[in-house]
Amino acid sequence: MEGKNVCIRELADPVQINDCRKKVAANEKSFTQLSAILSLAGNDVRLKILYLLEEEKELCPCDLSDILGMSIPAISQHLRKMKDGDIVGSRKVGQTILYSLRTEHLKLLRPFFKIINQVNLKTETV
Amino acid sequence: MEGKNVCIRELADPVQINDCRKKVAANEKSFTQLSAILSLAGNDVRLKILYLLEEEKELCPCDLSDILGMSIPAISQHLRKMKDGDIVGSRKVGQTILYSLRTEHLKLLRPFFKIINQVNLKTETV
DNA sequence: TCATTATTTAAGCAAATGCTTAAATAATGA
DNA sequence: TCATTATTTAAGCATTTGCTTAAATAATGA
Repeated sequence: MEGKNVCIRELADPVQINDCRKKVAANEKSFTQLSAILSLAGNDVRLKILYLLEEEKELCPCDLSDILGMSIPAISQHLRKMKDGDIVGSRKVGQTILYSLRTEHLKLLRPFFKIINQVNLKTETV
Repeated sequence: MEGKNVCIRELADPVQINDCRKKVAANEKSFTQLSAILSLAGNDVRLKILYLLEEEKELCPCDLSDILGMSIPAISQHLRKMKDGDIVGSRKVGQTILYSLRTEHLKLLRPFFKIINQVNLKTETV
């Protein structure tokens, strides 16, 4: 951004622009946090994992690997990302580690699962 | 995936696993489509753009560049991605191109804006 | 027609992503 | 104690992402 390539039109409403700047500034943290969660859900594999955890309550990396036909390390790395992002949690039972959805962000995530099931319903009826 | 590194535990419930596989298979397309949209929203800059379009109804790349303090090409490339993903549309007025949210996916996106504004409210009251 | 303005496109590049394979941890049970 | 099982971690690598700068399009108005 070298100040070049900048529009200088008079159509621009400086009040509106300034208003928008303030809105963005006031919500900076929300944008960062929300976009982080959305980018976690914005991956095919992770969205499937989240969906399966919602359906089954708890699953281990091993099960997920079986279900999704992916290597255990690949699954494990996805789970770690989501754990770091606080959208999944885990408990240990023997040598098995059971992952589950954390409740904090369920309000955000649940509509996604609903959408998935709705579309499913649609294709089933056809 | 070389079949190696696979858990062979007896704890696994083969019925459950198979059930899960079916659920995933039945919704394959939904996962792909939904995760694509979420990954678009799962970026700080794009989430801000979406939020601003919701608030202001229409904005041009130039305005967005001003508001977000980013180069015009950077903004333009984000807008193109979202246009390709069908979550924004555009109309031309003279040499200005006005971008806006497409209605199709608003049901999915609106809760995000709500969350942003809620958090904003909270911090304002403090 | 030509300079100006708004936008897009393209090439280049550093950083992030998502897998792979191999090795490291940790719990279990013989 | 030692082999087995479940999981994580780490290194390597190809691909994708998101910016930059420079050049290409396209509309406007003198």
